[in-house]
Amino acid sequence: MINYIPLLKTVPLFFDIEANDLSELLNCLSAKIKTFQTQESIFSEGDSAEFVGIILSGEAQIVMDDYYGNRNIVASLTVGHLFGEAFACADVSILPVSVIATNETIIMQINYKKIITTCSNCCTFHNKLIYNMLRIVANKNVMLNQKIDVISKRTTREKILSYLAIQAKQAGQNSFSIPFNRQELADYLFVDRSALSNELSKLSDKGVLHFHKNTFELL
Amino acid sequence: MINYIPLLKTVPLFFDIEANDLSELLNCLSAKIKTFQTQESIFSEGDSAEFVGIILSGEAQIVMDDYYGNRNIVASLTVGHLFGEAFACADVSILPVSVIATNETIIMQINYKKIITTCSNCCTFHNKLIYNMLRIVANKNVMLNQKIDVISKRTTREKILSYLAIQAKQAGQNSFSIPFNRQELADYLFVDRSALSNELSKLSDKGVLHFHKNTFELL
DNA sequence: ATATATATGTTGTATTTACAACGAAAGTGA
DNA sequence: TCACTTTCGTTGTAAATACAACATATATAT
Repeated sequence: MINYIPLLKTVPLFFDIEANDLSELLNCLSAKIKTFQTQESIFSEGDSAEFVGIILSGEAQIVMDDYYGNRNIVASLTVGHLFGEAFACADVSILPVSVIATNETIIMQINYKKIITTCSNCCTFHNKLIYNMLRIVANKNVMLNQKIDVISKRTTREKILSYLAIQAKQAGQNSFSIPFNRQELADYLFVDRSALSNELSKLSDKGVLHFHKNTFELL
Repeated sequence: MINYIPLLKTVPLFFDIEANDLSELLNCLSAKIKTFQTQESIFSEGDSAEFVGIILSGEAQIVMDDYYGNRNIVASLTVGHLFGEAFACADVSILPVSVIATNETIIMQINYKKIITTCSNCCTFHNKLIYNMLRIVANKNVMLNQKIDVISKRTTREKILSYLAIQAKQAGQNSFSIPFNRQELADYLFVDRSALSNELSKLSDKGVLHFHKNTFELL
């Protein structure tokens, strides 16, 4: 656990909490560390929504499958990312999504009730944790709105350009990499992969953008 | 202000706070009451994201306009609803959306900093407010995920059925009303209104559902 | 009651997409 | 190196959509 303190200090959930206090706090929260192999379920749809997780190493994806078996990538998770917090904080008892490890992945698992229930030892931290959690959930909220803004576009072309424009803005330059391969980008945009490739080719032909693998340049 | 205490007691932001304390708390928060006419902007895109609002009477919509002028209805707001909280709680300084009154509407406006900054008078309430806010933001988060789940469907038919299935589940029965007219439903689902009407007619012909105005019945 | 405005349903067409099938390219492991 | 797998681009076709234009129905005001 101690080994992860430097990483955990960078996690937004523990923002403004000193490294010295963090170790004690983790004990107080009964934080557990678990390891998962590639494709293994960290959380499964239908599980009780009482835990939040933090990626300590590896990668994972939050996915939602519909009736027809189409897998919808809700988000990609990398080191330091928090997941499950929205459902734990909301009036939701059962998880409607799964979290799947895409590599060998180590996570820290915390029971949400431990976060919001003050205790005799370290209750001074709890309010700070709740406040941090609020910022985190609100930021995810904003990101979800942003995603809705992207996928609300009617055509594949508009979705692509809308998504890439946001990525370029976040990168601060016209050349940038995205965290998806073609299939994952297609899933994120809710379009067909081949149609996506097709449209990317057309955009490249028209000189609107250049791309190579997952690196793009808007012109 | 006093007149609205009974209503405010039912607002989730003030959950678990006694009516007696509420009046004092509102003073402490420097809550302001404002009135807007139909189509008037309560918040405008580009405004500073420092306020949260509560609908005291009337109706409003959170809308987002894209480059092409397409207006996207992010949400409909009725009495008791809170708005602006996600942006106020997140690391967002400027509002990316507008809030428009769809009727004569009275709102209560609170500076978010007043909520999270403890004061000498009523700081015992602040932690409770933050905790309530967390639940609210997390619930909105879940709703946004739900909306993404609906609009991620590839065809208008699937979007309609997905949306109506959720509404039926929330209503607890197969017959229910929705808070949208055709155009608003089309905007929510990000499809063409006439295509929506067309598809609804087909579904009705096939005996999948019945509808009259904004009342639907799944068969 | 009548005129007017608003909301909703219908139809045809051009555009766009999903889907399937295939081939090329790049990566992986023996 | 070679076989094998995964990823990506391309093409054709059937299906679905957006859009426009119009018809019908409902609501509202005078």
